[in-house]
Amino acid sequence: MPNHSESLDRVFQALADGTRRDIVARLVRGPASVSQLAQPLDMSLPAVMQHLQVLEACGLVRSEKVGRVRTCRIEPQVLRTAEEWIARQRTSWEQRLDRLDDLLAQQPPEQSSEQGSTS
Amino acid sequence: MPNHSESLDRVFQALADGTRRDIVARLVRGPASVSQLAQPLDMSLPAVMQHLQVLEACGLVRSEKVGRVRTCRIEPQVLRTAEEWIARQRTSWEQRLDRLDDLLAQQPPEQSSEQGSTS
DNA sequence: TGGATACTTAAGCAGTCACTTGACTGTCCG
DNA sequence: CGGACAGTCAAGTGACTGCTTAAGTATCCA
Repeated sequence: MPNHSESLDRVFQALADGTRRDIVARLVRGPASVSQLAQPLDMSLPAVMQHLQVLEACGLVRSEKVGRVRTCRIEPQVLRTAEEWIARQRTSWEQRLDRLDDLLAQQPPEQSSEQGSTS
Repeated sequence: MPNHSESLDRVFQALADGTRRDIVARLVRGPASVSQLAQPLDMSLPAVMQHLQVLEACGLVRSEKVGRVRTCRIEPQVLRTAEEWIARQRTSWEQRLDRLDDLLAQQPPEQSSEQGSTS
């Protein structure tokens, strides 16, 4: 059970900021330079750079410098790993509900005594 | 573009911690008391309580106290909103790729001049 | 060459986070 | 009653965040 994953920590942490989600949402529709990314954002350039560093550190964004322009693009696999962790939890919960429904359908006369330990 | 959503901030922030992901993963397979949740975790009870407060504050977990026992359970809708934000970005990216493929297939002889502004 | 352009680095700062310990409040049960 | 149990409150601490300003460094172009 690798819930203590440095990598998931970093991805969710990166997504936990509206500015960084803005940047991701922008890059999803095509690559952009640092100043193109900064333009709609209400903060200094260095601040934007720091957000980009967070996004690059977790692998959500890759960038490449040509001449004096750094061009950034998203790296959707990492987005997917985060999505998959959530999906795994959700489906796990749905499966549990299904099993519970089955049990209740089969054994009508019984006092509700749930509580964990489905291990 | 509601990327600046307090609520998404809080959910992703909550998921950005391995201990809290452990708790979610545990609750996904059934409700549990605070001390049941704390038992496998290598930290003080108050620390676990604080993690639970974060999870409750963002709506990922709901809890109810009966007698001296507080029972916690997950609230999967919130999990879903986070999943959906990511999915939206990913599918948006995939659609862009498809459009790009179509263009390249139709116009073979052309210099690559991408760069944003698909607005 | 020399001035814009496009980042980059560094330092600093207020605020938040993830814990801790210690003291306390209720509840259950013998 | 009285002690164990389950949880809670409060204060403190060291590390990390998200920003800022000021001062660079590299291109590019007229």
